[in-house]
Amino acid sequence: MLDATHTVMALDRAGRLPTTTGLCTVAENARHHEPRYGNRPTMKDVAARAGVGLKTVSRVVNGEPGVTPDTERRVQEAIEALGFRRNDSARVLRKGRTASIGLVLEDLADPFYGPLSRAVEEVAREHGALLINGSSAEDADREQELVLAFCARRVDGLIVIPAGSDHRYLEPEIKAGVATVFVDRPAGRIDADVVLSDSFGGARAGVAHLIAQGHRRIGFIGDQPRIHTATERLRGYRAAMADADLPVDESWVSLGSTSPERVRAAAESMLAGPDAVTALFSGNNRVTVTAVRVLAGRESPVALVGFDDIELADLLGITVISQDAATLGRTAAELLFRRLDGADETPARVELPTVLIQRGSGEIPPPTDAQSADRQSR
Amino acid sequence: MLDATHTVMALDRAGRLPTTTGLCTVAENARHHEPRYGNRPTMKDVAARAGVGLKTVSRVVNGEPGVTPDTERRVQEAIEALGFRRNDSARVLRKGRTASIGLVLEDLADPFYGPLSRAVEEVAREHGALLINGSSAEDADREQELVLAFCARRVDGLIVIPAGSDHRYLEPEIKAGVATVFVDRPAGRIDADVVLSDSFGGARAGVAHLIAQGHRRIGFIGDQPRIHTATERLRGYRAAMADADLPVDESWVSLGSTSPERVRAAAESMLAGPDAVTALFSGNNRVTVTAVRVLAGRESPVALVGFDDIELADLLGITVISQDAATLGRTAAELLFRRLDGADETPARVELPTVLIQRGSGEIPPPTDAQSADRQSR
DNA sequence: CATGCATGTGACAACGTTGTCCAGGGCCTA
DNA sequence: TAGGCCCTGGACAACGTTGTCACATGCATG
Repeated sequence: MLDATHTVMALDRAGRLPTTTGLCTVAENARHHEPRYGNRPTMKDVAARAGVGLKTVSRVVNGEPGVTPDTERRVQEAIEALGFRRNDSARVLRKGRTASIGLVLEDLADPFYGPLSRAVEEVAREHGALLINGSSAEDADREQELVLAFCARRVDGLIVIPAGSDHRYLEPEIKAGVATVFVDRPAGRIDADVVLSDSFGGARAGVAHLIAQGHRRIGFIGDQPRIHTATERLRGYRAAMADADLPVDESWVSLGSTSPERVRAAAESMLAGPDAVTALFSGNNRVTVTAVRVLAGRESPVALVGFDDIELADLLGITVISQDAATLGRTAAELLFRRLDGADETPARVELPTVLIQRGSGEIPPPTDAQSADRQSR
Repeated sequence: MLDATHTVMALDRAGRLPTTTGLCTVAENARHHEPRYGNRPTMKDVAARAGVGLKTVSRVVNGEPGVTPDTERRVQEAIEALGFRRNDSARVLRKGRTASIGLVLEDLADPFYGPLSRAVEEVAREHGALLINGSSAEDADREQELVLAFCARRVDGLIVIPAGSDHRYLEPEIKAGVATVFVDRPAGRIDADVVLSDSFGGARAGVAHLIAQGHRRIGFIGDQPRIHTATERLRGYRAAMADADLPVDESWVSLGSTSPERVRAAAESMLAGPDAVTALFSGNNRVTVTAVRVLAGRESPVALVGFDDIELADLLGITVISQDAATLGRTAAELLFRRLDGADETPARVELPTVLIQRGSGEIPPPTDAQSADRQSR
């Protein structure tokens, strides 16, 4: 049973910009000296119970030397009895390090980011740090809000998958010592560490693969043009086409939202008419999923290569350019902790290779007259 | 360029149990009064620069009333000029609330948990709280370590997908006021809020569906028996079989690791011999993925119903019992914040329904002699 | 003109921890 | 026995913020 007189303390919107005005809950706490943390015991309480000094408790809790076994035992017993747990908030305030890092990504529900976040967490764990997550939902304002909230918590470091294109707001933070690494996309208008996949090279290789199968009319469906990876992959597409001296009809290229509706419309438009494309290159995992659904409903086979691997893509025979989200995350986190450990070189740019995985959909040749006839005869 | 005199401060393993001894980095910080947070300005600095009192700065930063527009402007300018950002560590210490919650789950890289975590984050955001994530890797010790680390940070609340089966270690924390909600599996040996999917009912319905197609020999492959959902789903399987007066041969039931090797071996063993099962029920998304791969390699079709939906399952025609991870997370988070807002009822148990989604694999009938003959003639 | 009151502002203590410094006691050596 | 050392333990300040309270104003009221 809980205490019915419990004072409800509304959580305030923490971590807002210092410029925030208004919206302050009045009389958040009417009583003088409201017991905090539900009246948790402090080191002082432990010290009193054990009959020792405050600092001695601190020494025991932190395993510092200079405490006799007997004293330590008494302190331990008091800790047990009171259910004491060190308040890391106070510790952080005193020590100046929070042993936590912040990760801002687009959407944790996207299967690309789960493994990335997990990899970051794993490295953080190795360094004794906790991970605070935030999803920007591809919204620059929300990204900034999250980043600054993390900074207000005084995270030791930040890993950011940028949604916005201007990160100058981070300059004072970086100057103040917050290590920052960008992942998947470079920072905008500031010079900072970044870990990327080779979007350009991957897309170029994927499209070249389609060309090698004999395709000459290839469609490209990608994410919104303000996203760095989207334009890089498009650049790779154009490079591959140029390498093979193939013209690009602008109706074959479509950048925009990755919503199923938009992608479906784009794909169907490219696949219609006499000049229809015979192959598709999809710019990320979201696009690929919809593209596969569209192609599954068609009579004649259409080749497809997708950027990003997808679960069960092997069973569906989807050829992909695979990038390793976990490696991306691990690399970024390791770079971050190197910075935190004092490596202060000039900003690094790490680019990870991609791999073409052939599973069938990318090896479908363009239809020939003979094949068309064959199909029609069935 | 590396600054050779830079003091490297090793991050210590924060949030360890207070019983931790030894392993203390000596002389972590040799200098007296090492500047902290990279010498960030404080409210005191802002006050000095603006020529006002400390408290006035606090008032401006927090949008409290009682500041003349002129004073506010001077303070704002000083804040801008110094790049001041409120230190929420200190704020937390003073206010006693951290506006953050901790989420301990099994593995963020699992596509089941990504959406769950995102849903929790979204609710937290609505309440102005940040989310700290931790993956237990299905290890009870690691779960406890994470939970206690979160408690040391004084998170306001905890959402836990338990790996362990004894959560009495949480009793002092809960008593001290940390709101706690368990998700996906109930807590062990303590009475606490819990949000579950109807594993029993879902599995029962899925197996009943297979029985309705005419199957009489049905295999069940599930997760490790110490996991609550695994045994609940097995119970549902047995109930459905019993409902139809069908015997269960114990060789048709296999609980254990969800590693592809183990699942593959289990499936192949059930599918071999004269008494082979004609249908499989897979106990979670990991099992289903491997089961689909096994079945894809077989000549004769075998029916399959899986617990949990999977991306692209529609294209592969996989019939599933779907549970909504996001709803699970959202429900748990909302319950948590109701508790934080003072709702102090007895522990709640919420059970969310599951949905059978027919896509083909679950509607495959058992082979008849005629069908077998037909297949062999091809 | 004295009083009351509202309003803006700042001094101060406290939150719980850790770093520094000093004191007392035991033991060894000269 | 005096002097030095090491070992253990505790007093105290500081980290940066916020809640409380008191002090000045200025204005309206008696």
